[in-house]
Amino acid sequence: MSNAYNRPDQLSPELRRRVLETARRLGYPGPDPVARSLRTRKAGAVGLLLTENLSYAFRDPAALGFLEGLALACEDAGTGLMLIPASPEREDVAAVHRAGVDGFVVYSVPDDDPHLAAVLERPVPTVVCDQPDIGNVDRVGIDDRSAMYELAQHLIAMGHRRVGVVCMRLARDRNDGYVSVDRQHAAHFHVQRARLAGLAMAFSEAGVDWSKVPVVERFDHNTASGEAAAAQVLDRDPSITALICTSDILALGAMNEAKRRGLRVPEDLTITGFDGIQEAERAGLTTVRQPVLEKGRAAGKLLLDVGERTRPRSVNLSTELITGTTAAAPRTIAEERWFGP
Amino acid sequence: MSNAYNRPDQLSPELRRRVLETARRLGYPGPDPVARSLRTRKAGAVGLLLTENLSYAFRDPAALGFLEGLALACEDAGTGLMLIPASPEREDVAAVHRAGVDGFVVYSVPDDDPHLAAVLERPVPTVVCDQPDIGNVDRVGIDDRSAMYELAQHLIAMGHRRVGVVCMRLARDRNDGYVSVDRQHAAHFHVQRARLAGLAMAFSEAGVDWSKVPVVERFDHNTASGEAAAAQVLDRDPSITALICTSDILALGAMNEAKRRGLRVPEDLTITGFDGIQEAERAGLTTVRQPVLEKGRAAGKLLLDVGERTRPRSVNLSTELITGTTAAAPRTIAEERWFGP
DNA sequence: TGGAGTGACCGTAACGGTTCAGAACCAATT
DNA sequence: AATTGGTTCTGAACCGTTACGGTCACTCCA
Repeated sequence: MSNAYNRPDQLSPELRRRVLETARRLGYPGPDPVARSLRTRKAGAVGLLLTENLSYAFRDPAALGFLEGLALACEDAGTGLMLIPASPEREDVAAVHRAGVDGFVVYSVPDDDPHLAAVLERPVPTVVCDQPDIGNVDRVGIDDRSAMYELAQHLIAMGHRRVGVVCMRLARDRNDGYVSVDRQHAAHFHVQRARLAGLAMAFSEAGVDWSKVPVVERFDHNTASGEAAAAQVLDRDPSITALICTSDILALGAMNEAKRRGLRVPEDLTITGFDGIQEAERAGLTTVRQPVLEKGRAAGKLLLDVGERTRPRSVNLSTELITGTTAAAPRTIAEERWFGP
Repeated sequence: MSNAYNRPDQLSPELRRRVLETARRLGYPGPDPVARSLRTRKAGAVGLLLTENLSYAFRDPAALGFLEGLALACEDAGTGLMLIPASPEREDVAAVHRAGVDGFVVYSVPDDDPHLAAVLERPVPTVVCDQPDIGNVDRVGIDDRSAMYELAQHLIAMGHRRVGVVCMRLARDRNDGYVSVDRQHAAHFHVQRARLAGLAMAFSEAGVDWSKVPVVERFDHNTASGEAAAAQVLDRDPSITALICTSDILALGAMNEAKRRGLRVPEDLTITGFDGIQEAERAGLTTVRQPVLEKGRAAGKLLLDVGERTRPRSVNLSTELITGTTAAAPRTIAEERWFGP
C-alpha cells in the first residue's frame, strides 16, 4: 500500500495499478500526512515564532525581509514554513506546543518571553535571530553593538557631542517616554540593548556623560512613533545637534517631525537610522545597513542543515555604514553668526 | 498521562503532581503534537498555496495584503499558517501531500495548476481566492469583470476609443508580447481573464472592435515589466489615448515609461491600474480599489468557520472605482491646434 | 532434480498520543 | 451487610502510516 504510492520500484506495475485502482474505488484519499509524520518523525515544516502581531511582520520592512529570506530557504529545501500564532497579548503558549514542526526559528523576541521558553522546551532544533546566545541553540544575527559604535564614532568625528536617542521597545511593558540607564541595561530586547550599549560606549569614550543623554522609547514601531518621540526629545533638548534612531522607521518619523518644525536636515539637525531599508535609501538616510534577507536565509539554512549539530553554531553577518545626506557636522554658533541661521 | 497535561480536573492534584514530576525526571518533553494530531484529527494549522516564488508573496503589495489578512484570521483563531513550498518551476506536488494541515487556502493560481489539483484531492476543506467556482470548495473574490467594465465605461465616457492594454501573465507559459483574442479567452488565470472580458465587453458596446485593441502580456509582475510592456504598445500604436493596465504595479511602470517619453499624464496619455495599492494612491493613479486585506481575512474566516459546510459558499467583496489624476478626456486634434501640444 | 539465489508480496509491530470502558476504591444509603 | 452512587485511576483500543522481516514462487546453474 505504502509502497504503491511512495516506492513504485518495490512492486510490479501490475500490482501497483491494481492497488491504486482499488484505492480510488474505495475513495482512499492517499496517505495521511499526519500519520506519516508520526511514523517517519519528520513533519516537513519549520515554525516561525514572532511574538508580535502578525501584521507587524508584514508591514515592517526589516521583518518582511527576514521573512522572505527564511521563506526562500524553506522553498529551496521543499519545507513548509508555519507561522505560529503568538501575539504579545496572548500569554497562551499552547500554539507552540501544538505546532507539528521539525524545528523553530525565533525572530527577535524579548528574552523573557514565555513563548520562547516554550520553544526551548521542545526537543527540536532551534535557531534564534537577533538574540544573545542562549542555551543550546544556533544563532544568527549581526554585531549590533559594534555597528552602532561605528555609527556613533562617525557622528563624533563630525563633532556631535549633544545628541538625543530614539529607540524601539525595550521590554514587554509599554513605556513611551524617557529611559533610565537602568532600563537600558535591563532591556529584554537584545538588539536594542546592544545598540544602546554601542552608543553609550562611543560617547562615553568621547567624554560625553551618557547618563545625561536623553533616550526616549516607543512601544509601537512606526513613523508616527518616530515623530512623537522626536518631538519629545526636541521639546526638552532643543540644543541637540543629532538625533540617533535605532531603526530607519523611527528615523523617517523623526525626519517628518524635523520638517514640521522647520529644522533643516542635516544643516540644523543630523538624523540617523538603522537597518538600511529601501525607504531609508530613497530618503538618503545615514544609517547602518544590515542584510535582513540574508539573515532569514541563513537562519533557514542553519535550521535545515542536517550536518553535525554537535555544539551550537553562531553566525554573524556583516553590516555597512551608509553615509547618506542626513548627517553633517553641526554648525557652531560662530558659523551661524557668519553665515546666518 | 494525557489527562495530567490536558485535563487537570480529571484527576487528583496529588496524582497530577506525581505524574508531572516523574515525567520531568524522565526527561519527557510533553505530548508530541504530531501524535496528538493523528489521534484528534486536527493539525491546528491551515496551508496556503501560492504557486509563485514565495518572494513574490512578500514583494507584491496586493499579495502581501492578502497574506496579512489571512494571517490575522489565523491569529484570531489560534491556528498556525503554513506556507506550502510550491514554486512554479517545481512540478513536485509532494509538498501538498505532505502538509499536515486542516485545510487549504489557494490564492490566485492558474486553474490548470497541478498543485491546485493536488489540493482538491485532499479530503480537507479548501477556500480558493481569485478563482472561478470550481468543485466543491468555498470561494472568495471580487467581481473582476464588472469592476473592469465600470472602469472602462469611465474611460469611454471621457471619450477614449483608441486604447491599449497591459496585462499580467495569462497562463503558465511565458509570453511577453501581444495576446490574441483566443489566448485572452483561454487564459488560465481567472482574474486576468475576467478583467480582459470586462474591458472587451465595454469597448465592444461602445463600438470599438476589440480584436484590434492591442493587448500585451508580461510574465513577471513588477514595474520593469510595466515599463517594457507600455513601451511595446506605444511603439506600435502611438495614437492611443489611454493605456489600461490590469494591475497597479504595471501601471506604475507604465507611468515611468510615459515620463521617459515625455508624455504628460493625463494630458497626453491616460493610464489606469487595478488593485488600489498604497503606492498607487500616492501616485494619484486612477484605478479600482479592492479590499485585499479583507479578502485574506474572509478566506481565513471561511476556512476556519466550523459552521455548516453543506454546500460551497461564495463571497464577493465590493470594489471601488478610484478616480485619480491619471485619467482625463483625450485632447482632440482641434484642441491641440488651439492650445498647442 | 535439488539447492541457492532473486524478486515480489504480505503481515505485523511500532510511532505517541487520546479516549473510553470498566476496575477499584470509598462513602453513604437501604 | 449489601446495595448504590460517585469519584479516581488503569488498561486497552484505536488513529494511519512506514519499516522490516518473512513467505512464497520462480529462475538459474550444477
